[in-house]
Amino acid sequence: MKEKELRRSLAVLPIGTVMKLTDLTARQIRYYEAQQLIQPERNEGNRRMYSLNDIDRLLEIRDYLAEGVNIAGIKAIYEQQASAAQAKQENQEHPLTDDDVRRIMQDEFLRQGRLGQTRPGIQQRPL
Amino acid sequence: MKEKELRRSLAVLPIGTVMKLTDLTARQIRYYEAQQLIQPERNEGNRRMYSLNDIDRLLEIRDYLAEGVNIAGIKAIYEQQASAAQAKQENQEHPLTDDDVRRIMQDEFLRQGRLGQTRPGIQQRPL
DNA sequence: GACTGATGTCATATTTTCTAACATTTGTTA
DNA sequence: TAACAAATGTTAGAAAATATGACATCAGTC
Repeated sequence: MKEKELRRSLAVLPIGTVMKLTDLTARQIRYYEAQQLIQPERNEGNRRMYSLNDIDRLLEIRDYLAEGVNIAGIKAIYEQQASAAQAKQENQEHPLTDDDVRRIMQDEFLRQGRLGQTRPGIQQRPL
Repeated sequence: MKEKELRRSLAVLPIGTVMKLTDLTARQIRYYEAQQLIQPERNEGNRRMYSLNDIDRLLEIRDYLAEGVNIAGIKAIYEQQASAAQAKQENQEHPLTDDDVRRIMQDEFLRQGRLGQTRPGIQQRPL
């Protein structure tokens, strides 16, 4: 599946194509980028280039918005997914080092200090 | 597999992307089109738009040329493939009518008259 | 009623692509 | 060898697509 993943993440589509495939306006697409929901690449001439994965994500965003989820909410969902995925990967590739543990605990403390509670998306793996 | 075919034939890529994916110049890509080796679509603004199938074909063309096959040869190959595919489809969808038989026989005669022999690609199905 | 989030619209600049013409290169043929 | 054709390069000028930034709108919230 490595090959397919690579293809799906190749930035090959200009914004005009993305508009048609997603039924979003250029304004919307750029706004979602400004809100950090997507990070399209740029070509040598500074034009945004999108991958099939970007298309999927934009369709998702569109659906979330239609459901009434606001952009902050969507962002939170993606951040949660990202941290979960990262945790999974770290877990698979190498067992946690002492440094990892220290860093994770520090992160948790900082988060609690700021928000008053742990968010559901943060993976609380048993150490 | 219908869905995948559709996706692969969607014209979504501008020529700049195609250049990168195929390592061909715009000049070459347009020339092959002029020689009728590919038929990209055009968007509303008259810009050429290519599908993944177009990419595959361009890579094939590149390989044929590298092997020493000239454009006329490549064209012959594709025409042969097209007629074979068409014959197959016609064969599946409806058995040959008398008219089909007459037309096919006439085609064969014409070809022999011009070339002196039947080309290997022409499907000689038993009637 | 003021504010904010999401989007529309417009102006201006830059990049990309188009067509058409002429140039170059290489292999073939009279 | 000169001439020719096939494939590609290069250039010019026009049109289309995209970028950014500003201001406008509109709906929902405090």
